[in-house]
Amino acid sequence: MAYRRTQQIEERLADRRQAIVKAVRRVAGEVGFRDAQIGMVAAAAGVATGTVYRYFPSKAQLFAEALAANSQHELNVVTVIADGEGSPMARMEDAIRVFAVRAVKAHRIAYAMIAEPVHAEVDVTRLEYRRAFGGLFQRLIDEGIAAGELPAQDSAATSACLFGALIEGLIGPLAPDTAQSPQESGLIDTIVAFCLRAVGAVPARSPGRIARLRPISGVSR
Amino acid sequence: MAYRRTQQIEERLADRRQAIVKAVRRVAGEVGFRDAQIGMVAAAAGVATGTVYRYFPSKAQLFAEALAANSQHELNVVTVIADGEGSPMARMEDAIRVFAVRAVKAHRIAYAMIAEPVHAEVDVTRLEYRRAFGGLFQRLIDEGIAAGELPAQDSAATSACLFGALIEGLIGPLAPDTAQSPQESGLIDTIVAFCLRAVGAVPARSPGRIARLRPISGVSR
DNA sequence: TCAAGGACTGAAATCCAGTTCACTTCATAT
DNA sequence: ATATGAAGTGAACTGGATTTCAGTCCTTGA
Repeated sequence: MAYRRTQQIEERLADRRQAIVKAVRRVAGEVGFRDAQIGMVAAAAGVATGTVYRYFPSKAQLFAEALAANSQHELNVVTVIADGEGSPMARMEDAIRVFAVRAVKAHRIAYAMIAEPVHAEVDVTRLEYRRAFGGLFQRLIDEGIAAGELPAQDSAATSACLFGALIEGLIGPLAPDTAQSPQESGLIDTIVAFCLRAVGAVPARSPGRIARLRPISGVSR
Repeated sequence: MAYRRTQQIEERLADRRQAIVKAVRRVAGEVGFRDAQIGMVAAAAGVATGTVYRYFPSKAQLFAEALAANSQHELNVVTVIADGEGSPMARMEDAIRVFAVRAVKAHRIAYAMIAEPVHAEVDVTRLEYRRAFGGLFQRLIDEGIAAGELPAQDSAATSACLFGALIEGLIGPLAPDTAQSPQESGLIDTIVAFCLRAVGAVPARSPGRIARLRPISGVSR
């Protein structure tokens, strides 16, 4: 025997795998999932087409993993806010605002991850995360109802609508392209206000509060 | 000369063209755009595969036309309501309710038309109609503001959110599958209430009113 | 009845992106 | 140095879908 999987090799393999996943993110952020071919991804990762298949069994699984990695990260960020301190509605406002700011900043990639047409297999993964985000908002709504901050309502249906409103307002095709200065445009304040009104919250706080929050530790990229 | 395009032929051609477009609607309503192949559409229309190409230059253009026909019809239905009589908010409630009822009734086809993955070329047409629906709601919001029924707001952003909420709540993957008895489920009332609260309307009317409206003349299928 | 010209057909050509694999390169242990 | 076996490569293969087209069928006017 003369070949051994040394520590060094092990690390290189892990790095390369990671690089390929990140390349998907990069390519999808540029041309979208629709036009992201394996060859492009491979080129972006600095490897040959065939190499991709030494790490992933199929395009669908690679893309699903890339989507999961990205969505999980975003979910973590928002979950930290949603599980934080303060009244349910204050947390919901913050959660929506954080989600919105991040989505607008990475408009194209957010669209690819959340809304762009993909293969059915990838859609399964996307659906998992959509459910997770929906569940997160649903919990906040339920807490708000329990706390007397919100009127009784079908929180499952409401949270679905809420998520849809966020998506369409922020990154859907009807959304204004405000990538350059999302904060100043007022779009986010408008959407936050829309969401809070929609669930029946009494408008109580001035907009822009989240901008003064300290950075979220442990989840930034 | 011995061949002439008689009236009879002219009509048969028009009928067949129409039949092909309708076949797309039928097939897409069953298996979705993703699995709707030209062969299937041809079979559904009762013609051979090649015949489809005597009427349409490409699959994309055929599908785009089918999508346009369907969307235009729905747009007409909702426009009649939106341009009808009554206060802006009363009309908005009716418009939303009609849109919702129809979307839930034809869940699968609605998904295909509004959200399902398609070729980029078809997406262009889809976007046009999405803008049209957005514009329709935007107008109602503007009228509501002018009439003092709604607080001032960015109606472009709000209408986008409104549309997104409708889509996600009614036909998105998070939406409950209530195809069997949409009325009884209360889903539609929930969504209507969500939308009206979201734009800042004061809840004033009892739910279910639209059910007592007389049929919309001239736009039913 | 028949010639003419367009409409229809469906098998075959074409296209296209994902996937494979024979070959090359590289890292390791002797 | 060199043998070994895995990692990397990219041109070729594949399969499934769209699109084409040579041949057939229809409708019409003489």
